[in-house]
Amino acid sequence: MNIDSKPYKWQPREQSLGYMINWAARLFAREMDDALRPFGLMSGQLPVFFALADGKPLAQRDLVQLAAVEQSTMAKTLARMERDGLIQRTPDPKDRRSAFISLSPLAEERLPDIAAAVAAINARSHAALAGEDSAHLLELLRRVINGLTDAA
Amino acid sequence: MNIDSKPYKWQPREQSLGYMINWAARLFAREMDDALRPFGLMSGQLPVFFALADGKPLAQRDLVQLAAVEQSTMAKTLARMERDGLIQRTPDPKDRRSAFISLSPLAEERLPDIAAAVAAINARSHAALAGEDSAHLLELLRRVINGLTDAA
DNA sequence: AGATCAAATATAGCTAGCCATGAACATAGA
DNA sequence: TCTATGTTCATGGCTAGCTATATTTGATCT
Repeated sequence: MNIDSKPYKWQPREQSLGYMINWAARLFAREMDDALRPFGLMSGQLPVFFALADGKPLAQRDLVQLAAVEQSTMAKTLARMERDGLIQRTPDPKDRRSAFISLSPLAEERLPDIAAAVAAINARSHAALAGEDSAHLLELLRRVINGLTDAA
Repeated sequence: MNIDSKPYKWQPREQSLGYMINWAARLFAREMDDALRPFGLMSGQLPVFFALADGKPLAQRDLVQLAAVEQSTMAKTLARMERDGLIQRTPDPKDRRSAFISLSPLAEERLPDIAAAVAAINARSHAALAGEDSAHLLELLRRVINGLTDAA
């Protein structure tokens, strides 16, 4: 037994999954923000672009699902994107609570550059990994995510 | 060549490293916040606990290093922790700009419970992975982080 | 000593998350 | 029909990040 000076030994932070994942996420977000700033958008808006890039309008509720964020988070993200002229809302005639959301012409114009910037960062991060490790990392993350979402 | 309907094909989100890492990080933070709320702290404060748990006071600058966040982020985190009575500052006699930061008695009292809560969540996330996959995941994250920090 | 540069912290202002609550509308049941 | 319940979105208030800038103090160089 060790009853001396250090009462609680935490794992060193490099061995804490939570710490490392948080760190990686912040680095990613920062890279994305840097790369996307010239085009007037930020990392939190990417899932919306992902979802609307094919031209099919979606309701806010669908975007919530796809981005896996809370409804209120998406509401604010969309408000900012609308403020910045990146999306448009057209009322749903069948349900007056809801609206169809689509990319604005401005946003569509910028899509190629945005896609290129995102691809570049993904490439950079994959470069740090050996080829098949990329797939492995994704698989491990998927398992962690499942573990954390299932057991509510 | 494919020149039809869908102008830009993004990767499906489950294959985007940025998306998956961000998602996992949010799930982790949420778990931590839920588990720590009863003890009056939140996930962003954990690195500070990590760093101060052994009783040695540190300067804010050291905590910035250890948590790998920006100075302003740490400043605000510490302000909240001080507001909530979790840390104390004692002025550095050698440098009047700086102060030594240490856990308050209240915080030290809560350390065992906090350590247990954090360990429980780590255990849960590791459970979703086969034994050595845990180490592998950490190693892959380390590589991604290096890749993103090196190439500024 | 005085001026200049560097270091430590604070502050302002923004995005992105979260939770909790409210408002408007839709739907189902009595 | 009307009432109750559920859905969709908005809003307020919080933490955690970031950038950029200011403030104070230390360190250095003439």
